[in-house]
Amino acid sequence: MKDTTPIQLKEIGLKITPQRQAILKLLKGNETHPSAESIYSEISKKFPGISFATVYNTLSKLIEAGEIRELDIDPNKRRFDPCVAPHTHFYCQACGNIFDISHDFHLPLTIKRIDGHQVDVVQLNLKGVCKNCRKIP
Amino acid sequence: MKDTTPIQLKEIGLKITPQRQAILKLLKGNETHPSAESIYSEISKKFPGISFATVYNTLSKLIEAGEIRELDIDPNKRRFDPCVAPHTHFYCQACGNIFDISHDFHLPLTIKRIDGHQVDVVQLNLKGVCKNCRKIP
DNA sequence: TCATAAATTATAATAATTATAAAATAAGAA
DNA sequence: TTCTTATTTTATAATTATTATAATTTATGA
Repeated sequence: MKDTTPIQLKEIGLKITPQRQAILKLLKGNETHPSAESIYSEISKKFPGISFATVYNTLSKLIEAGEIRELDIDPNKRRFDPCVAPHTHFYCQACGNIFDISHDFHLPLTIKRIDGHQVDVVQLNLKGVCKNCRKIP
Repeated sequence: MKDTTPIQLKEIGLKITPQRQAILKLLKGNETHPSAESIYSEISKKFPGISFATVYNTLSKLIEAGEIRELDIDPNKRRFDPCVAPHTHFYCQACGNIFDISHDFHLPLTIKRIDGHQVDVVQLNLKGVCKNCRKIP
């Protein structure tokens, strides 16, 4: 899902720094569900000095502010999605890529309580072999 | 979901070792969705010499054989479920416990293809604050 | 311009998992 | 039962992702 809603750092109480602006620019409309590592290496091209801590810190603050989401789908690392609207993801166990699935599975997105537990997040994950990897035997 | 189906090591081409038997015994009917660490420390009581590699190796083989499932719900570690029948899980972001949810969300469990991708796994994850943690302010 | 809280960096530490190689063992054959 | 061999286990080191720490730098508002 492409989400190009601009994130206003100031409005979520964060200082505007060039590093953060670069991270936001990279995230905006990004549909690759990047990991911290891929964000770091991309940003490094423009900011050779940026540190991993900055990437993780910024991502944590953005999650806290509800501006991005973290996905629990890649067993190896954290993956981030700038699109916070609920939608299904497909994880390819061959290449590790994550694809957005726009098909509506009619999930109970408004459920607030189940078995006495308070529900804050609902995510449907599909896993298998993606379109591209299926071609390669 | 309690699954007490006995796992026959021999039938899945694995040698019967005391360590593996202990791991299987611990897994059978276990509804706590243990991590490798919790399995290791539990087994260590009976087998003080067991190594982490054995735990991970055994779990990998059991997953390969389709005898247990791995959950993508705990952002910090791998969690395992001896019950392979599809069902929903709830992860408590406060205590880290995972609960089985028996409510039927009518998931498309038989879907084999979507957007050209081959679907092998469908999992619905709920996250929030569990029953017990809600009581404690 | 200044003061200050916040952010960034370099670095070290931690936690989970995987790899390696030597020693031990299960299991089938003799 | 003993032997043989492939498998398994163990000890250990290595790797990977992430988090913590503390010193330095910087954004921001006075």
